[in-house]
Amino acid sequence: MKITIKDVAKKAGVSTATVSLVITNNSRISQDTRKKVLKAIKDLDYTPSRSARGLVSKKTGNLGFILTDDHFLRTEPFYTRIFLGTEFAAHVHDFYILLTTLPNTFSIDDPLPRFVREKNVDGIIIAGKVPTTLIQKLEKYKIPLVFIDYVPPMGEFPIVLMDNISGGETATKHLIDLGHKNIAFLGGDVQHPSIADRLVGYKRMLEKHNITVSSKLISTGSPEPIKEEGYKAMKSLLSKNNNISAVFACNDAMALGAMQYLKDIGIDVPGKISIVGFDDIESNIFLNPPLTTIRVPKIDLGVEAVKLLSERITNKNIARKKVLVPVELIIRESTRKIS
Amino acid sequence: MKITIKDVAKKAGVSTATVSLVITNNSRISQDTRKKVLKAIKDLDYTPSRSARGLVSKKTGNLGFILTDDHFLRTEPFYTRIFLGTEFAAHVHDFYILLTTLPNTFSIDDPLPRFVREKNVDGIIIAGKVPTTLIQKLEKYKIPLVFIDYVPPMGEFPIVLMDNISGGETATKHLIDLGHKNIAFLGGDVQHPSIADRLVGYKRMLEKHNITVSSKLISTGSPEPIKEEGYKAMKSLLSKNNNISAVFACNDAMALGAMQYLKDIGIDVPGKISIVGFDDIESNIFLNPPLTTIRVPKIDLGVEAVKLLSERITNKNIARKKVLVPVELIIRESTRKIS
DNA sequence: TTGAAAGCGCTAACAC
DNA sequence: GTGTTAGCGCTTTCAA
Repeated sequence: MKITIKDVAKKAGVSTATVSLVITNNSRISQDTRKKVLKAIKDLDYTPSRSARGLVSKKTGNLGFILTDDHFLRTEPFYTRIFLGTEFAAHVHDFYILLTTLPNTFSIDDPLPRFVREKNVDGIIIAGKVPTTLIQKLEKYKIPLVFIDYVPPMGEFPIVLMDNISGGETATKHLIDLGHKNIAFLGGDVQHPSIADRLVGYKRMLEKHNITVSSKLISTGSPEPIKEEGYKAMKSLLSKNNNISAVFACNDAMALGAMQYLKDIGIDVPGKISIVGFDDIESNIFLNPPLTTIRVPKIDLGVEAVKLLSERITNKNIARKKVLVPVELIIRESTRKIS
Repeated sequence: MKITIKDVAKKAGVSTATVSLVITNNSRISQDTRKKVLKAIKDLDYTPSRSARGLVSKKTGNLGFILTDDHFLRTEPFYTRIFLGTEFAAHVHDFYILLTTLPNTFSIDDPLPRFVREKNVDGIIIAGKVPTTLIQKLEKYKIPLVFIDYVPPMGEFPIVLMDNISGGETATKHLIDLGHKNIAFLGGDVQHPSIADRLVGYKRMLEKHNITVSSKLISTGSPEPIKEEGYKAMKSLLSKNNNISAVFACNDAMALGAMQYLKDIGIDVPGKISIVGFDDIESNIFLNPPLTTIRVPKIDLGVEAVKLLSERITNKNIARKKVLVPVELIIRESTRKIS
């Protein structure tokens, strides 16, 4: 019933070693034997067993994907989209993805993910912020690591990030192009690198257009970039400025909160104030008005990570260490030209 | 560096066979030796290699997940949510999920998914409709199969379905309880078992309340249950009936289309007509008004499938063949009480 | 360019 | 109750 390498060898009239060499594309096989073997493989419909290969070659054909529980479970499917991106790319690169989640409380005494302990992955993708202890433990395993949307505080790892600075620039430029000058920045905690970079982009673009960057127009006090904080921050911003005509929110959630506040106090969007968000969460198009935003290609983040990791695994010495995935301005109805 | 079963055996002063027996929880090991071995395992931080176990035991610890390209890629994350559910449950049952997608055009000559050929999964979950040829080829492999949201035309496989009939009943009952009597059914092709069952539930509940089932109130002509068809169907339904006070749409997409049409011709929802959908797609809450619907717990579908498959794999003779996942009425603002 | 043979780390008969 | 041993199916020196 089950076909093994022996059957192929017998049928092709060669040794199993030769068959193996053909399978692994070794160059020291003559065209003739290669053909013979290939034919036998095809005739018998043979595929080498993963377990057997893995046992001897130390290559499993699997990639691990690690993220924290709360990232996996949160409603907005940001990280699960990234994961889907890796699944997508894995198919192309002939890998399978093993997913695991771990608690935020991971301590140095906790066991590593099972796929690590069982030596069942050739490399690992880590998405979003994870406990530093995890990275420390993982480092000892000498297993290739790639990070997505998180810059680990130590080590020299390949990283896949979205281009936050350029996104901040694009969003701001869009507002400037529409004639806005009094553009507020609605941010969260600037300790978060993404938010800091978006702010950098905002400032750069203003300066480039000789618009004075005013700290009164910049809100960075919110502890978390969530809707409720966007609501509060918009309120506070408006109390300090009476001439804001546009807002660049550091993410869609905060943009949503800001829009809510403006609606509550009767300020029309985009009639009176234009708003740009960042992320392009799924619900944006159902908003009223639909939100203009910077789209983060989550799928691409996952795809790039698999590419990077795949390079690392098959080819030890590669230059690429950091991939910046471009973002894209999506113009909807929350922004408007002014005179 | 790397710890093997030999190291554990040496440290515990027993043979590797004994260690293996302890690992597999074999009962014919004395408490004493078990303890000794367990301690050695812990001290050395040993975990058996997946590949080695797989090679000899024929158990990989992996489950395959198959769905078609278009199901994987479609915007509404129905099947990807199911997949996420299997990932979730896999963690609990100590499995990993290997995902693969395949084209709708799968023919008998196409190769089976790689994880099947490489003998890298212990069982397979198939979500949504797949080509019959696939099932036929898979059957020969004697590998446990579980279907989600699809009843294969042949074979005797365990299946996980949502409870469409009961959902249809619940939706209809909700409208009846609200005082409605002229309730239309907005359906797609009744060849689709889900739609047929929802219609069955609708009819049953009407009959139970002695409301005559009128074919004029039932639309089943739409080829696909999509928004555009909902729009058309609503239009046609209204042209034949002038006293419809409520609509049960066979899914949210069609409900959306219907709402759009009603908005276009100035009929208020729920003021004039109440609407119930089915599925609970993510965008429902952003609708105006938010849609009352029957929620299909996608995650649960995946979870149940893993449970079923896990039972099959570990324990050959089990009774459960069909799991009906309950659905739930989510009341929002598209339905209203009438006098 | 090919083959013989060792062995990857584990499990499962079968002895003892 | 525990140990011995023979592989599982493959890759990889090393010889030829």
